[in-house]
Amino acid sequence: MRISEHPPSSKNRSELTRQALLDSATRLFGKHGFDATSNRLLAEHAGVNQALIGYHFGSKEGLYEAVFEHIAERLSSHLAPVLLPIESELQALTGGERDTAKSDVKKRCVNAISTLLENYVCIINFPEFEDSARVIVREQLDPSNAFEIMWNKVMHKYMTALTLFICLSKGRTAPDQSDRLMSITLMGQVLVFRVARASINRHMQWEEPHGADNLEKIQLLIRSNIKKILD
Amino acid sequence: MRISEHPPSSKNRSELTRQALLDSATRLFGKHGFDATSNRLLAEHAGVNQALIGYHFGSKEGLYEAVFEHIAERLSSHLAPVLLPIESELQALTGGERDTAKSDVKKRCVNAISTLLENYVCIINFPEFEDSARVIVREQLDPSNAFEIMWNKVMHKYMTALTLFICLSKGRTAPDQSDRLMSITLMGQVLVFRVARASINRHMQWEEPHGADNLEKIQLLIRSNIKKILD
DNA sequence: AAATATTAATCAAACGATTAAATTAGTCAA
DNA sequence: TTGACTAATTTAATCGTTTGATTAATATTT
Repeated sequence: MRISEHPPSSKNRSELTRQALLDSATRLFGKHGFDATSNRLLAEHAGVNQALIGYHFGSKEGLYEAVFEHIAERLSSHLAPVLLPIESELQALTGGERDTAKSDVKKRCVNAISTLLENYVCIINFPEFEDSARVIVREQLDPSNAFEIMWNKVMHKYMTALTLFICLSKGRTAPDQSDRLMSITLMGQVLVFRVARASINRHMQWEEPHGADNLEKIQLLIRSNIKKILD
Repeated sequence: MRISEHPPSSKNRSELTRQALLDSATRLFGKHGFDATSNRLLAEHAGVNQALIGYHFGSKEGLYEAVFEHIAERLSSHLAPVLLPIESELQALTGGERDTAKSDVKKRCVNAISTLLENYVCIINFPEFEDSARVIVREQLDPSNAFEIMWNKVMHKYMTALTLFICLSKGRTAPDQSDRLMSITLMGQVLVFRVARASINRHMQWEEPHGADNLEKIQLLIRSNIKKILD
């Protein structure tokens, strides 16, 4: 009986190393920050030689930026199936339909916003995105080139959609500053669960990591708050 | 004519050095993080010799913890005049008065919560607290002993008061998990303006730092959201 | 004179980066 | 299938810097 897996080709070997380094870097950069993470620790954690950071990514900073490309792709592909119906809904509300009742528009907008933010709750709280979210937060505290990557590839589209729905829910068609401000306060209600986790675990008397029940409670509260704020 | 200022006594000289180091440390630790800030840069920024970090604070970590003691004191003394009437209001609502109308209780609670959060908006946005807020956020991403200081001296009292008002506004007297969760989402609406500033400046098309008009708009929106959520 | 505070110089350790040598994979003629 | 050649990848060792910490000498204050 033959082992079904191919023996690692050169391309596979290289890709495996890159992936191991990207994963370790996301974890360690997220947990401790760029400067607190040494190349040696990074390599040890990935199970590879530390010179391979230079070989595959040019430098430590190269690896850092590659982490953001990597995260941006993962987030995009996670958000794609969510954004697809959202954006067709957006087009239906802005262009296609003319005789939609006002109250119906508002209801559909609030629904869309809830969908967006509940998905954001997942990204913020799922263990698989935990490190990614931390890396992004750190980058925002002291932005470099890497922030551009994240903003252009993921955030911009998300924030724009959210803001547009808020605008539409108020019966207008062109978003203004108050809509954008509102979108930020809505995002904040979710983001806080990643950023202030140390305080939250104290305040809620949770032990990390909190489970699915807590996640559901958070989603319910967010949905309820959105409804109250926008209705 | 004599110079009116005292010549620096030894105590003054020592205290001046400590203050200069604490200020620089707050700024640089907040901006770039603990590990990205070297003792040499710290000392240069403070205009003192780098060996004085060891002399006055024992070590770099000693300075870091001293920064948190320092920040905790500054925040406490800034919050004291805010919390004083708030806590007497709290006592009035929980203990003293018996014949207060329900609608009146709710109104007073919402008012108290607005006061607390508007003050939080100031702390988050005032330039004089900017670095402090950043240091605290960084610490929450990877908590050490320093977080204990901040939680015990400032955050705990603030969060407890906020949660209790939320609970009272619902006509109950003992806060439960849903009240605590609500307090977190309220905090999040404000906190986001410090944490996600890079994204916000993009989204709002602001140039940093944003002025007093923006601050007022934020406060108005927060107050409006609180009212809608809690009514 | 004694205590306190500051300075310049130096320590070993850890840092990111780079090197030359070794190993592995892919290609192709025989 | 084999063996030889090339390219890609990995390894161990070392480079010059920078790090936090410490020292002994100096300056200041009491």
